[in-house]
Amino acid sequence: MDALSTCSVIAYDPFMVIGQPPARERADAARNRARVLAAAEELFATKDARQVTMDEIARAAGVGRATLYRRYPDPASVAAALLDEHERVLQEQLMGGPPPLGPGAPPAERLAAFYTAMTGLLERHLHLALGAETGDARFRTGAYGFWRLHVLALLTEAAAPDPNGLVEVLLAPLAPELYQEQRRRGLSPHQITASLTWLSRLLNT
Amino acid sequence: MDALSTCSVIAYDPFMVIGQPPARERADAARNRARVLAAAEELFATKDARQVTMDEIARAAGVGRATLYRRYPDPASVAAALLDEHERVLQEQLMGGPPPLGPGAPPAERLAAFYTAMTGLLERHLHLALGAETGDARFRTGAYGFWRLHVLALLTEAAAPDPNGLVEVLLAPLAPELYQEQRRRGLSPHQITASLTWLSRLLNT
DNA sequence: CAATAAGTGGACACAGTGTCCGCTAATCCA
DNA sequence: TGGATTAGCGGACACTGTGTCCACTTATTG
Repeated sequence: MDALSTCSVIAYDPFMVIGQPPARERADAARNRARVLAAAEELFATKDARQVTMDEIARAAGVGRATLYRRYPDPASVAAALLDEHERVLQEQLMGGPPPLGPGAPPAERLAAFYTAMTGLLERHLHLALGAETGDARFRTGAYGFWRLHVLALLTEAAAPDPNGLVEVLLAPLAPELYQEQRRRGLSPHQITASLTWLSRLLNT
Repeated sequence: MDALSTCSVIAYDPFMVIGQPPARERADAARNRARVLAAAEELFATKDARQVTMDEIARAAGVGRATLYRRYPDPASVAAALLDEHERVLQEQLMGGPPPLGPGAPPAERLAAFYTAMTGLLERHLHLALGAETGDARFRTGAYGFWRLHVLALLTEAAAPDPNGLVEVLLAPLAPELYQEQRRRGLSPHQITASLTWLSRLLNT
């Protein structure tokens, strides 16, 4: 069994707090949650995600400020909740999907497949990624911990020297700001995945 | 002659604005500039650089807010001005210093030397780097443009496929937040440079 | 030693934050 | 079904930081 199976993915959700049986969410609470997420999705897509404020989200959702704060401590958490759904799909494919994304292919190929999948995710949901995983908040995300364990396992399997030193280096080019910058400079998604695939050769030694 | 020699390094300094002959800085202005820089250096080193405010810098320097805004639009610019001095030294070595940092060594070795020099810079001035080059502000720095041209030249010389696609990727692991994260996880500066040196092998194809 | 304008800094209007607390209404149970 | 309970709501508040304006100060120049 994979080491990843022991990694719990952290999402900002009041009902995932350990030891707190849901007890069931009230109907109006659920409705407001949906409103908030829908309004936020719209906002993040429309304007620069890093400038979206709590105030704005609350207003757009037609909800009081305190109601919003009840669930999410800041705009990044809202974006993270929205991203989480998409990331979870990839996480499952990495653990149990068909190779080369899932287990069964050589490490270099799996890394390249992972890179390709991640750039796909970034291309589709860049606004959310910029809102959620910018700067050093990125390292504190549950998702980052997952990617990290995955790549760490690949490095170890490939018998790379000092996997712990290399993990962060190999994950660095997946920073949302970097992807944005590359796109801004006119690189196509395909060009970016090609570069990352080339980088994956490192594991072939 | 190196392509780098055509790259102007942008620092936030009112007297570097194109077409504005200095005319000479007034004595009190110079004194306040020094006060601001000294106070800021202290502040950035003391607390989390990303939380230093203009208000705080002005107060610490014993200077009015408007005086501070006259020269620097935000705290990042102050940090950039402080960093600039140190970065300039490295820039000169890259252009005209002895190999492998300067011209004359094979690209892979020059890249490794560059990585080592940069991590040295980060280790010594991480607080300033975090204050100046965090998130996507990093890409807008004059210094980044310089590093980018340097690495681009090395990639081209090494006949790498699609240098434009690879530059940002190779510069990604030098993001200050990343260095901070690696150090936080217990990696030594030496471990980090070793990993980056290993990465430089890519140019050896 | 005046004239000049570069330089200064207090004050202001504004935007966003995070929390408190009285009220509303969904849920539960008799 | 209808009253009690309490989760959930949201307006209001105090606070911090921003960026700009403008009347005052003072270094410089002839």
